[in-house]
Amino acid sequence: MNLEKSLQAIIAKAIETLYGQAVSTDLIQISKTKKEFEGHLTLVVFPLLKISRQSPEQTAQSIGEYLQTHTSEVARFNVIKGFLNLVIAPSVWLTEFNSIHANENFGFTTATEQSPLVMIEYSSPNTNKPLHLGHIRNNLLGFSLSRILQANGNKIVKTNIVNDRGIHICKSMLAWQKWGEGITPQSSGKKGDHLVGDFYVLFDKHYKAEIAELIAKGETEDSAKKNAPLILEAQEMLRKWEAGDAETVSLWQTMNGWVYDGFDATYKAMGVDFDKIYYESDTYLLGKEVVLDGLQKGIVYQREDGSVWADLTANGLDEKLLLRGDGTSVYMTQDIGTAKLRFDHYPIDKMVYVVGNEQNYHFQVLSILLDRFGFEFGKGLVHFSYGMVELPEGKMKSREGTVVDADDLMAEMINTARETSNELGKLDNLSADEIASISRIVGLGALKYFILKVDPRKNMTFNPKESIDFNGNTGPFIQYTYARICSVLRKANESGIAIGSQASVALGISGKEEALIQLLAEFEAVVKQAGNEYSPSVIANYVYDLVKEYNQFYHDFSILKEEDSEMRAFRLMLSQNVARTVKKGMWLLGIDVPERM
RNA sequence: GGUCCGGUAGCUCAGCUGGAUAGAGCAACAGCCUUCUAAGCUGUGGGUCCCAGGUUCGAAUCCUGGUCGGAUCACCA
Repeated sequence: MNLEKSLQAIIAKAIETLYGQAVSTDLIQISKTKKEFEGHLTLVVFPLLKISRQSPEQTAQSIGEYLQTHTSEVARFNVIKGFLNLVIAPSVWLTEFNSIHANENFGFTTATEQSPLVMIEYSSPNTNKPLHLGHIRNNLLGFSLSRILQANGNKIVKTNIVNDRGIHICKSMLAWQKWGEGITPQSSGKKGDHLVGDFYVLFDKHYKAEIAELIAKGETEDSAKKNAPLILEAQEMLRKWEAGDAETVSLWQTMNGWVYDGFDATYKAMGVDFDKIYYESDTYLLGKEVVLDGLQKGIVYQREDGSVWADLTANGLDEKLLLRGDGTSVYMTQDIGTAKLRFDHYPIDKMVYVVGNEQNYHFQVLSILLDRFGFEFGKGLVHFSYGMVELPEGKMKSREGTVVDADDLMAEMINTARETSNELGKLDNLSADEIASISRIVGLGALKYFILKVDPRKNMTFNPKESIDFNGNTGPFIQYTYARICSVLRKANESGIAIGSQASVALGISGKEEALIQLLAEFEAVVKQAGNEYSPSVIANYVYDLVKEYNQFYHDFSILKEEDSEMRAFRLMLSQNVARTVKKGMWLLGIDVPERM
């Protein structure tokens, strides 16, 4: 906040005058005054005692008196222990407010030609299963992060790397050939990704049965897993795919097509999108070239069996396999290839990977390897690492059928939103289209906010019951406040009541209004902080604070019935700016706000 | 075992570049709808900030050690 900075300079000057000694600004600690005390900003004087050579109270008193008499910004002050609470003059708040009001874009920085280009990778699904709750956290974080970085003046490319090849895809394909030939999404009425996921599960079921059979015949578990006929067939299918066998490739294309249609529907429902999608089938061979090149240059080494390794012991890590004995790629190799391809396509200044914290080690290694292979961006890559989503009963386990499906969950949230709205009579007199739109906005808002308000680094518990609660610190509470402001502004408009365009300094405003302006002014700093820390939760918690403060204000005053027309215009103007900031904050989270609900 | 991350109210979470009496929401209880949307507002109760040391005028916050929980250390992705 600008006010804090200028106050810092003013105080520095005051101290120099009072004690004849210059101070560095980091000794001048200014924070927001706690609610139970009078004042807006508080100076902590303890660090200044060495200079003042007085008691904390005396020091605070002297500085306070100086500020009150020599500056126009400070109207009053009070001293409690070593804390100097400053009451900022109303005129300062009104000036601040007018400048925020005049700048529609307040808090956001628009990218220019020279702005850094940030590529952000998120989602990154496998094409053998539908998206689940874990993907939801990933997608929401990635999308919100892209908007936060955009608002901080970066050029953004959102990207997705689809893991469309490998043994897991072959399992689904094989199961379909064996037990589902002829079944399509159209014929079964199932979403493509769910249909393919079902065949993956079916494969697993039969595979497990074969293993059990082999163990019963006396084989060890390890050998049974390796020698079950189904897994051998799947491996054979992978070999055929890699060899370019026409029939296999064709089936692969068909089934992946089904899955992409399904994913597209899910992404669209979730409200996320991508600028560029990469497929591992296009990049997995590229990494091999980079690694072989590195082998010639002596960056990596080859073992007797032909496998290629990187020695990372100098970095305090282990040795890492990059190419198998048969020359094929592993996960790490693919990521190297994908990185190369991306940097060939775009002049990327910074690469951000939104990937779960179970892959912290992988990205630590990737950063070192990219750097060694001569890619400048390697050192600076950001692994945006987030925690797992757990259920109240514990982790999601596909074996136990506790995986929460993304499509189901979103549908359920929207349904509950509709039912709850209906019970409250919110949907009376609305068209079917409006009902559908509001239910969708509120249901998804609840889900998104519930997930985004939590610090990304932490594991979180997803309680379906609580997420559907629309009271308290929730998305719908914020949306509700927004809708109510819209309603007030609508009514003002209908009855020809003027909304202010410039707050007059002659107004006698109260602490409630000052508190709101102070919060509005913080938005700029909050957006910056969210960008620095890569954290949507900073935005979420800020918007909640703002809305909570506004609700108290809303209940204290009957805005439309205010008789003083100037005050009424000012309060409407303030409401308008709160709505604008809420909307911007929610936009950064990727959450829509309804104009009525 | 090595490395990384976490432990704050009954529950879900803020606060963590050191600052005042540690905050919200949920749940419980008590009030507020002839007044702009009660999905709201007001109040009450609820704490060994995992433990122990250290640094400091001052520690939930920083450091060290311990403890509990999670992740990871694959010729899986």
